[in-house]
Amino acid sequence: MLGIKIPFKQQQFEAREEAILDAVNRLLSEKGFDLMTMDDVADAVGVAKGSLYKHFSSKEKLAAAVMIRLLSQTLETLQQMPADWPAVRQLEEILRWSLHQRMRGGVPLLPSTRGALQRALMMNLEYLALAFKVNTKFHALVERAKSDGDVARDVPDEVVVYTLYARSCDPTVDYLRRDGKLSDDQIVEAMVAATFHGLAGLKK
Amino acid sequence: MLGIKIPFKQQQFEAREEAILDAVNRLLSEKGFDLMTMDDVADAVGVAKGSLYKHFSSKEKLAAAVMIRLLSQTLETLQQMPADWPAVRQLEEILRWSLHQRMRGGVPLLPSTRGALQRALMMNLEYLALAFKVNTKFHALVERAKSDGDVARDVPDEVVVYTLYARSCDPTVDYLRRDGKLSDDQIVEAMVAATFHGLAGLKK
DNA sequence: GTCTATACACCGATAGAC
DNA sequence: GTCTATCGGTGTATAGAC
Repeated sequence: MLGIKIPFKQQQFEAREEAILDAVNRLLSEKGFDLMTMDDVADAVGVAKGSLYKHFSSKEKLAAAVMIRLLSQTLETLQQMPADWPAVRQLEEILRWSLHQRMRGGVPLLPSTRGALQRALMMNLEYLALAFKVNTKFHALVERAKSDGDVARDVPDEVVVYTLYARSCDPTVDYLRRDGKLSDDQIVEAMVAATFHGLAGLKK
Repeated sequence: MLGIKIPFKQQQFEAREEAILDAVNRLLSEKGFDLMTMDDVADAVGVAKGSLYKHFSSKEKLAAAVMIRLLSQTLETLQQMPADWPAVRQLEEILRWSLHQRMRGGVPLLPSTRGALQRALMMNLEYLALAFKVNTKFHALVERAKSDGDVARDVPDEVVVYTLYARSCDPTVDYLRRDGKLSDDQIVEAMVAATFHGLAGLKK
């Protein structure tokens, strides 16, 4: 504590950046990129709109920073997974984790494969590098799960990985929540079960 | 043919409305509601922007008309399903149908449960009535499929129905298409299989 | 009804005082 | 760096001539 000197101004600066990212994260999960305005962000954080641009030079950069933070957390969660767990268990657990994140307003809504944001992300090297790492880790797990016999061999790897990505922003969650018949935990378990064992269930 | 008299002007009018709806359908499936502009629509149809408002009084009305047409087609497809097929077969077939529609650019991207469009749809009686009919039909099929033992009893009915809705606008389709490793038909079959039998497959 | 032209609001980004 | 004020551009919707 005493040996390291961090300027107070810098601490304040970084704390404000975190606050901005938190606000953007929540807004992105509620309204999505297109409907979120810089005025929304400024109001949520409690700073002037102009001040935002001293931290992030564009709306796309701001969203990219949030996506990078989310990918970092995902990678960290993947790496902290107990290595002795079966691969399919690890896949289930990462889906469970991302769905819980979603429930807490922590998963930005992706505007499909089109739009200005996706183009900006594809030109962001930090984002691409992280996405590649996460993707590699996922594919390795799928490979192992298949050789364990826990994931069907006739389902292409890409289908498995993309499906897991897609479940974390599946509108089914919103519909079920609006219904109000199931608790958040029940929704998560239903989604995990449906993803891995299908609507037909295990009985066949 | 001879007994009924339909004014030429009216035919022309209705033909143009169909052309407008086709264009909007395609644009909605490509860009989604928020990113689609009335200029896009006008350009695609080949009429002036102002003329659009003689047919549909707002952008929301325009999108609602497309959604209603899609729901009508869905209901029709449901009703034309061979009654002697097992319920689960009918559910699979309707998912297959809607995914093929999606491939042809026929499924608008819904902006989740929020946004101006959803609010407008919830105040559109024609839309609500159709949605209710489709929903009722779906729930009846799920009930039958469960008593046949083809859908797991411990999966709540709402989860089944919402999941089927969500699959028709699942971003997984976009990702797989961008990859280019699977044909459109293979993507549809992979999605159907994953939805009903899960990533783990049938072997357990 | 279809066109051109425009009103009105909103948004991303910037300028300039402090 | 933070604020207020504003620019430039775009989008929905409308007005008015034909």
